[in-house]
Parts: sequence; structure tokens; C-alpha cells
Amino acid sequence: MSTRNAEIATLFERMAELTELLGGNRFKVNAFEKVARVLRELGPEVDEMSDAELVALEGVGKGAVERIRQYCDHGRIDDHDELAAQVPGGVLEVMHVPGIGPKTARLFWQEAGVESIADLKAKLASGELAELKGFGPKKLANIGKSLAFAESAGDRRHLGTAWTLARRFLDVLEPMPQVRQSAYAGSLRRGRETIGDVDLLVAADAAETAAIFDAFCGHDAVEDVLLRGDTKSSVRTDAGMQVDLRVVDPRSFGAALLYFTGSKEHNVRLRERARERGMTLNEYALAKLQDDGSAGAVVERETEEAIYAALGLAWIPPELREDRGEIALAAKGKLPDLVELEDVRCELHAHTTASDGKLSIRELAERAVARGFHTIAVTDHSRSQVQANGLDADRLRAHVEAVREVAAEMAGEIAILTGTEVDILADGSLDYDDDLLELCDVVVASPHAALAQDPKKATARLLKAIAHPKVKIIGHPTGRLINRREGLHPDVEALAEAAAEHDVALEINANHWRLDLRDVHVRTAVAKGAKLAIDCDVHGAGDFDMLRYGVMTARRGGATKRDVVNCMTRKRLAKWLGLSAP
DNA sequence: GCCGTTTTCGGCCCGACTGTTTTCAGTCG
Repeated sequence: MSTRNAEIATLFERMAELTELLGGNRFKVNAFEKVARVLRELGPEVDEMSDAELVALEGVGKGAVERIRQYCDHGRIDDHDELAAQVPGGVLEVMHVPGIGPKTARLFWQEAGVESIADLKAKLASGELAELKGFGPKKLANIGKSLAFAESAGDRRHLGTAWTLARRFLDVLEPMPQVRQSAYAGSLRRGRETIGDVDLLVAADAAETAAIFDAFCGHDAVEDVLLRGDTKSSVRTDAGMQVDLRVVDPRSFGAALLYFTGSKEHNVRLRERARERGMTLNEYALAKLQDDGSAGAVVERETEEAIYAALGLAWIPPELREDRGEIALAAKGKLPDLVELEDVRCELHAHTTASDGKLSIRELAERAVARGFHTIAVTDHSRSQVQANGLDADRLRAHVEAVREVAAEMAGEIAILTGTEVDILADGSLDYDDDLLELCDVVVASPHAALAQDPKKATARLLKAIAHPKVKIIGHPTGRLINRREGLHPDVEALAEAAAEHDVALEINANHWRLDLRDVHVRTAVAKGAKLAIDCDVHGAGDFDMLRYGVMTARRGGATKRDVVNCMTRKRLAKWLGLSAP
């Protein structure tokens, strides 16, 4: 995501929220949200695009282009400022509290003078809000709880946190005799980098739901039961995340899985498509649409595949369900054949106790063998990474020798490659001289410091590293840490073009704190024909399990196994690295 | 505000749960 596009997207999001809060046209709200979403996922900067190119984007009309240009020229959008002038700044934050929507936020503000979270807390405590019509003790108590939870939990959680939490619940639910099928859905199934709530789905007979909800609400992880109905329940957990469970009739599992996987925007498209074909889609079934507008005979409901097929579409992998054009591709049978976890056959970015890893060379290699990998590269940190015990020239030479010894001992089991994760210094030069890099089979070059550089410098820095003849992989190219550090904002199109030209792979660092490249960058890389490397950046034994998050991110970007160097055979990989045959 | 196999107006997806309701609005996903 480029900074300029993100800034404008934020303004459109705020226009949507303000319009909603002020009771404006809800379709206008949707339209603003849609523009924001398009901008967030846009590869090129808006100032590099023509008006015609912008208006060709689905969801972007003339009005949006005018506002975008206004921001580019003057750094502000009049409509936004006019809306914002009508509402005190803190009211939007009040609206973000779970359980408070636009109507309630407006009522609190206009009838009770709540203009901030602080006001809300004070007036909850004083009992002033209880005098408002329609607000009994339970509603207010729930708002109080939401406030406390939001403060302790903070933002959306990492993909890895959500996946682990989902597993904890499914490990209890799956073995239950009443449970016919179970799955995680929502943004977790789509592999988004951050997850709001975990959505779980279970198929069971209606008569047997009580036992399932008992097990769910009584799970060790549960701190608070938010709601419990006949078909759905929500809880807050010790992981600081909410988990929702839906129990559906086994015959409707496919329709429900489709529905609860989302995205919301993808679902809207599907339902529109159903309508165009005289059908209606909900979480129970795809059904014929009757004259009175109600759902008639069921067309399909048991599997996602059948429902997509009935809509004239190939099954769409969850990671692509973001309304980014995947439905048109599915209609033409042109969906990419996405890379899968099992396609990944090697790890090319791993650390040992020589720098800041927890495993010895041999332990690292044994773990890689256990995963069925044909190759592992030992890439410890370079000298500038003092806090990570980076290797100076003498230590690197000794370490390379040590790696070669273990490689010889384990030659029958796995190929162990010498390597380094060499720092890309602020000016784009590398942290080791070329003669040292020559010792390495694999050179991963990564930025670790000067991560607040301006985009032009960052781009030049990374381009210089890509052009270096020994570099084969650019590690975590932006250096961002999700929810913690922005990292660099390079021109990813330019990087991808250069990477393709020099036959260098851009890494998708699979660590769930990083996911760097991120999904939209992957999309750009794939479009430009650049190779990708999905690496776990292994520091400890458990890190190999991060691979699934990297693969999900690659899939979200539309990567196939032909795009990913870790999917090569041992022989092809050696050839790509310029090594003599293994 | 956006969009078009019904193109420049008139639509724009669907349902569960809660609280405070005498029949439903608000929120959420």
C-alpha cells in the first residue's frame, strides 16, 4: 500500500462513517467504503494514473476521481472537511465501540452531549445515559463491558493468533459425536493478515445443538459469553478475541460456509449474481426466487462447489474472495491455480545459534527433514545486526565451514546450503564485501534498519540490492511489523520489475508479525512476473509452522507454484541459485 | 455515490439476536 493512496482511503472511510452517523444515504455510505477499499488495494499511486484509468476501476466514479484529484492538488477534500465540521472528533470513536452503531452514537452525542470516549465513560458511570429512551440497564452494561474489552484487547489480532485460537476450539468441538462437520470461516479462512473475530461453523442436527453450545461456551478459553441463541453464540476469550459459533443443518453446510467465509463484498456480488439468474442466496441455500420475492425450491446448498457451479462459476478459493475481480475470472474459468502448502519443498531463510536462532545447524536441518523438505539454507545475520549477534567476517567464514561439515554428514537426507541474511544498509549497499558473499550458496538481502526512510530512498535502496549479482532473495522487503511498525513504502511495481529482470525473488516472510510482502504486493509481483520466496525466517523449531500464513498471503496475491522458488525441485532450485548439480 | 444483456434513472443482499419493545429498531456479520 502506498502512503498517498492510504491517506485518501482513510478520508473516504471517514466520509462514509460521517455520512452514516449523520443519517445520510446508506448507498452513498457503501459507495465511499468501496472507493476506500479499492484505493487500499491499488498497486500504483493515484497520481501516476490518468482520470480514465481511475474511473475504469470498479466502484470509482467521476465524483470519487474529483475528490482524489482535489486531495492530490490541495491535500484535502472539501466534502470530507464539511462533514467533519459537523461532528466532534470523538464521536466516531464512540461509534467504534462494539454495540454502538451510528444511531446510538448520534443519540448519545445529540441528546446527552457524549463527544468522546471519556464522556461516554463518565456518563455511563453517572447514570445519565439511563435516562435516554430505549436504554435499559442491560444495554448500558453491555456497552460498559465492550469499552473495557476494547481497551484491553486493542486492535485486530494477527492471523497466527486467530488460527491458534480457532484450533483450540475446533480441537474440542470436532471430536463431539453431535458434530458432523466443522470449519473455521470468516477472514481467518480467507487468510487476511489481521482478524477481528474468529468465525466457527459446525454442522449438526437441530436437536443436538444444546450440547455443542454448552461445550463452546464452557471452553477453557472463554472469559465471557456475549450471546447465546438457538443457532449462534458469541464469546470473548483469553486471547483478547471474540469467537462466534454458528451451528447449521448438515444439508446447508456449504451454503453456510460460503456465507460465513465472506468477504461481505464477495457475498454481495454472489447474491446479485443469483438475482440476475432468478435465484436468491442466503446462508441456508441457493434457491429459486418466487414471484412474491421469497425463496422457493432449493437449487443447491450442500457444498460450496455446487453453489458456485449453479451460479456459472468455478469454485473460488477463500483467499481470493475479496471482490477484486475474482468472480469475473471464475466465470471465464481463468482463476489462477494457487500455490498450496504441500507445494513448498524447502526453506531458504533460517537462523541458527550462530546469530539469534535457537537451533544448531544440525537441529535446524533435522526439523527441515521432518517437514519433508529437500533443501534448507542457513542464513544467519550479518555484522551490522549487533543486537542479533550478527556474524563478522571471521565468524561468517568459520560458520560457512561448519555448515559445510553438517551438509556433508547429512547429504543423504537433505541439501544444506550455506548462506547469509545480509543487511541492506540505508544506501542500498550490502553489509558484507563481495568476497564474503561468494562463500554463500544463497544470499538473502534484507532491510533491518533505517525503516522510516522516505519512499524514493527506500526504492533506490532496494533496487540497488536487487541489482547486486550475488543477491537471490530480498528478505521482508518493507520491514513492516503488523500493528507495530509501518516499515518502508517502496515503489513495489518498480521492485517487481527489477526483480523479474535480475531473476531475484521477493520474499513473502511467513512470520505472522511480518507477512512481508503483503497480499497486494504479491499481486503486483505476480503481475510483473517476479519470482517469490515463501520463507519462515526460522529462529526456533515452531517457526516452520508459520509457513501456512505465508502460503495464505501468497494465495491472496494470486501466486501459483510456478511463481514460488520454494516449490522448485532440488535440482531446479540448485540451477536457479547457480550451484553445481547436487 | 455508482452502475447498466432493462444505460442516464431507479435500483442497490440477507438474516440472527438482543433489549425494550406492545410490533420492532439497532447492531452485527
